[in-house]
Amino acid sequence: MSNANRSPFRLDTDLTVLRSLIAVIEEGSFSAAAEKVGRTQSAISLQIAKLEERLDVKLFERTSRSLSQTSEGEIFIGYARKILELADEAVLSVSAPKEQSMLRVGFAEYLVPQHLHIHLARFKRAHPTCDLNLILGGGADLLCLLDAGELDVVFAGPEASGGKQLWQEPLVWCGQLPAADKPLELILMQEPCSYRAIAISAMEAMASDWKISITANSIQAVQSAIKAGLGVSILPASALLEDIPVIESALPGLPVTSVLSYLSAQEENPLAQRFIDYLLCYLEKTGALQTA
Amino acid sequence: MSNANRSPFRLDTDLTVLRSLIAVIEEGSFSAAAEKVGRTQSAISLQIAKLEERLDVKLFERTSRSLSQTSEGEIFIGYARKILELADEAVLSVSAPKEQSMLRVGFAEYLVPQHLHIHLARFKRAHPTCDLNLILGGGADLLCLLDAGELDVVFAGPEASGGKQLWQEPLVWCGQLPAADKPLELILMQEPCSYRAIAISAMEAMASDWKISITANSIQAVQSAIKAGLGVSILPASALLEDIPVIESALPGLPVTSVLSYLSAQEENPLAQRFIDYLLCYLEKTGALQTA
DNA sequence: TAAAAATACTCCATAGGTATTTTAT
DNA sequence: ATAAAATACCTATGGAGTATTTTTA
Repeated sequence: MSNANRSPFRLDTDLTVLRSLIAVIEEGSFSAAAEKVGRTQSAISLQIAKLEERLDVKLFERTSRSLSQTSEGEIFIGYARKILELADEAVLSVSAPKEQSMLRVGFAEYLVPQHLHIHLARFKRAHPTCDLNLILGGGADLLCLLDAGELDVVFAGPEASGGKQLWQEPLVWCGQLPAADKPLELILMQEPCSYRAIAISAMEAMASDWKISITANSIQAVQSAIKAGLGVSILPASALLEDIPVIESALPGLPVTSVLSYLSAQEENPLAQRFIDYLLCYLEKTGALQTA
Repeated sequence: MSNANRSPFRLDTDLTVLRSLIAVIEEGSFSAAAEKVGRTQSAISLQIAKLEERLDVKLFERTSRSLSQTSEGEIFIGYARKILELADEAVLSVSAPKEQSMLRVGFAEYLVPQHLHIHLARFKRAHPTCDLNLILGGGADLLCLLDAGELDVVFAGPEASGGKQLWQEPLVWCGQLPAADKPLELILMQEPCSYRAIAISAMEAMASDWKISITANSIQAVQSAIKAGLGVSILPASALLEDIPVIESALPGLPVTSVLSYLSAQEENPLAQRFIDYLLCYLEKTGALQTA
């Protein structure tokens, strides 16, 4: 009946409403957000309207064609994100094992830019009894360590069999195309590298001239070379940095690549599966990647 | 139908449920919590049961006579508190004025121990465009500053007329009673102090011998003198510290005192009323004090 | 005119209330 | 014996769906 709550500064909404709100931001429209959270457009519309009424403030400036956040919207959404992060971390925490334990994780280098440190920090916070051991490196090296029993789980591209696919993402051409009469100069990781092979076979299917001008031993080295304008390369979408130009056309199409989790065959570390589930859930939520 | 959520680490509960949870902790029983949040006992019981089912973990160890948190309960409740704080701060933030502004607040000294700094920090965070000016001091001094137009709002005891009561709290005797044949030694704040007058008239109504042995100029000085065992004093309940002994009987009953807000008569600072509303709402939530 | 949000209206799931039973002290 | 939590059962609120209208680029 009365809009006036007894406590003007007390919010009593459902967390699903906050999730819808985030979805609206990330998808850019009510309809798309509805799709994402598994509701109808009218449900989202009502949720947001009710929230705006409760807060007595418009969160979005919207017409039927454009959607943008108001300044209050931006503020509130910041809080909503933090609230949901806490809520999810809370769930993680209460189901955390209490015994002292150790988890040794290997990440293929190009996964690092994905704000991985945030996920790790959160996982660690929710698992105070768990010591984390993080190894970065090339996929092949990491898989060797896994085989040697020195890692519990490895996240990497499709370098070997036995992995469980976590998500897919496109490979893209990026960098600086050469002048018309010059050969295409490739910047690639050193062997063994699955993307290297993909790049080479794509080149071989192409008419024009090309050569490998730089072979680097780390993804950072590749990225710097690209940024320096020294040639073109292929990167998974998530390894693109701000100032790396994407080459939209003029080069052969590339397959979709995927990120997989590889578990140790010998020892069963229950935390490993837990970490996988957690990451999967969280990455899915960011909407940055489509899940398999 | 299925208990298994699609996302194992995603919590989709209503914030009211978290408020009930906190109430259960603070009140120590489901029934009392129900009273506090304005629901029935069975509603609380169901809310908690559902939450426990969702988390797949017991939050309370409970029989019909005793209630205690499990270790998981303690963890989860920590998150619940943080979530609610964020939610309430979010509401505060979106309604915050955007213009640059200044709020000058005076607090009577004995209010300081009440974790006031936390409320101030939060209010400041939610009002980035607002500069806070905080003055501590005796109630009478602060009210002078208010009259002089140098403060926008003062929080103090019933020192003057024109205040709006925010909450009440009991006055209590505390300190060290003297040996049977010695006079009672009073530790009091210097004039003007409303509690000083109350103490003296209480003494006058009593048969036994007494004297004022210490007059201090700050609440900290009074507290130290009490802790040093130098005599007895009266304090509002919220100014009691850990190691100050309360004197339960043997001394005259004391009236209830109250904390009031005093607004500047000259200038209307809209932030002042807002700050009052905010504090009121938040202090109410802690359950530490009963509201007027 | 087309794509998206708002609205109208209906329905049903479920949160909450009442009444009762169970449990532990 | 009593105080509190759990349970059973019922009711009603309000959230979500379907269908439609409105809006604006």
